[in-house]
Amino acid sequence: MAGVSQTTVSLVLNGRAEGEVRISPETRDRVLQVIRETGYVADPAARRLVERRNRIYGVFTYEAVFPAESADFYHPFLVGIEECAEEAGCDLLLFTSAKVEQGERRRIFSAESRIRLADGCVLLGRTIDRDDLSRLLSEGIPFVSVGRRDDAGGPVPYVGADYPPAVRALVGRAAALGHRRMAYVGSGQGPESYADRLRGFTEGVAAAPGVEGVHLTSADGLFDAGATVVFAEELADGAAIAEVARARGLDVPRDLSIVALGAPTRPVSTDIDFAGFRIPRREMGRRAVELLTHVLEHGGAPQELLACELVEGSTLAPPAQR
Amino acid sequence: MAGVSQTTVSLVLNGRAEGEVRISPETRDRVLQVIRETGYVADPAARRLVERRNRIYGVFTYEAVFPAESADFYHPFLVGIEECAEEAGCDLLLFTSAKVEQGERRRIFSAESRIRLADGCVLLGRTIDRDDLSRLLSEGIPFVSVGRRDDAGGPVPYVGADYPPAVRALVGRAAALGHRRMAYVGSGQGPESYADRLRGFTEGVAAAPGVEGVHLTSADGLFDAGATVVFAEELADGAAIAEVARARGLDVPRDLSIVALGAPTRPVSTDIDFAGFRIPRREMGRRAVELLTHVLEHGGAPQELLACELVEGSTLAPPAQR
DNA sequence: TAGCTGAAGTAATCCGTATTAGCAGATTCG
DNA sequence: CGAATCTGCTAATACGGATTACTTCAGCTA
Repeated sequence: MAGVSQTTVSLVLNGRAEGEVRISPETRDRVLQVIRETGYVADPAARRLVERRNRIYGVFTYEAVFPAESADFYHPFLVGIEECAEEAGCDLLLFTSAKVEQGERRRIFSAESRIRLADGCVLLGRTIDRDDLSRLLSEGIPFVSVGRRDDAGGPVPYVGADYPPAVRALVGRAAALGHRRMAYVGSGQGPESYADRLRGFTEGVAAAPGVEGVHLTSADGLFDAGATVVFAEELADGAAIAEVARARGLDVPRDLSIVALGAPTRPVSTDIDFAGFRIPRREMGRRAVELLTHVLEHGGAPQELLACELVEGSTLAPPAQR
Repeated sequence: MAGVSQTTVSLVLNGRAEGEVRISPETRDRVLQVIRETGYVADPAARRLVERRNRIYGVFTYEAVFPAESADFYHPFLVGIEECAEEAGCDLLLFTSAKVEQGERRRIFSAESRIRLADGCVLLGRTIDRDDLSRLLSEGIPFVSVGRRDDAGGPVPYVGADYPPAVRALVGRAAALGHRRMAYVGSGQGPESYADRLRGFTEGVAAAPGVEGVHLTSADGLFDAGATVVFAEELADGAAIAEVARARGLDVPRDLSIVALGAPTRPVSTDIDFAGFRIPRREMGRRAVELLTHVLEHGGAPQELLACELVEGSTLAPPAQR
């Protein structure tokens, strides 16, 4: 349509006409005009084949992104990811095709995996398969995880929430209010985020003179433990504990303080305004895309932790007088 | 590694060795063995290049998809779209790069439009630019609109909600309860969905003997119109009317019945359980993807309307006795 | 006028896969 | 015994775009 060769179109399309290669302004404008009229776009697969960038960032989640159950969890991350992708002029590819058998979760590397269609990939999820991670690393696929991940045959690029200092600070607050016996309820293992919270708790207790800490994997023995404040690994745990406490005639926070280490911004089946912290999810999403761009350009495995802002809430108060 | 040509590997990999093309079992096993050992996977980009299909479906919205303001509106559609794309083995491309100047809305055909990256496209939005639609049609870009659209230089493929029968049925219900003077509040034009609702109202009134209908573009003159039931074009309108009615000392539904023709499933700033109908958004999303697949394979411009389920609610009752 | 230079653009090649036509050797047919 | 058929495999090519080496032509120099 512009009366030029495929080569020329390619050169114009990629702005190479300004540098070493010479294309006259007239020709260039003619080509650009036709491109504009037709909305021509280079085929991403072909481009990809020649090993160049697509301006497509993939987003991988093990579960569906949109359904209501997980929506509240993923949503803030996606807002940030979308914002930043928009600024970077990139499109987002949701790997919805990565399904396997009914009932199974998605896998990054299925036989039909199209992860390589994207320039790079943002990984989202509470836990991410270790094998998947190490394979991503060993195959050199650019990616950034949202959420800290332990090494998987090498350092994993991530942007996570910095739980330990936040939890330590909360333990410190509780100590300052006079609490001397504190409980952590939750597994403290599995996802890195749980381990980080427990670690923060342990460190916080160790740093507070005269404070005793106990780790319970479930709320069962909680009320026999004599704790005046409980740190719940998840907001849901906190809600459950509050429920039981009330059933036993205990007042929160007069008789028992509760600190929720989950995501207080999330609307759960409780309207208690828990003390805790805010996970900067939107910022994490944004930063993940920024880091991905960086990885694509310079390589490496950047790791960043973003601070969690403490939330005052109404469930942390001085312990009742004996 | 297996001592065979690339062709043979391809044939074995795709199971073509059983049919027309012949590969000896020994050779085949040898190749499979090497594939197993190396974890070889065909490059999806190259594969797509040959297939001339990327298995990417685009999702275009005029506003950002994820931000909280629009989330409630788009979310159910996206659930359906994602579900169905997953079943179809396709990835979703969100046109996040279609940004223009700050403050402006996205455009399908910007100078930088990347719509052709996708095999086809699902369009989402209350209103869609007529020029965009007719250009999509004239350029033969496969797409399906979520929401009915008037012709734009040709029939537009869509899956919409079937408002007229739903509104007619609601008018019928009101008539059966004894209402004789009914008002429709809303523009009745602009988006096709508004026009369809007003049309349903008009038809419903015409079909109900002894019933008078009046169309008001705003709620201003409502209380002078003498209507005992009001059909609000949007849920928000309904909420506003209820507010004003209460301020005037009117009881809903004793003194005034209100039917909301919007989306009662949406959590708005009201907790009134309006009478109205449920827009089958999730199903619309699903069906849109199914239709898009159909369009890609067979062409055409399928048009479908899905029924809205009536919602009883608590705002429609017999009119007060004079 | 031969020789050189720079500007503008293009033919040829490659990326990794799927597909098709075809080839060499063995077997069967007439 | 030559021709046809079958068997098992591969060379060549297409897909769409990026890159590189090269061609062509005009203008300039000595």
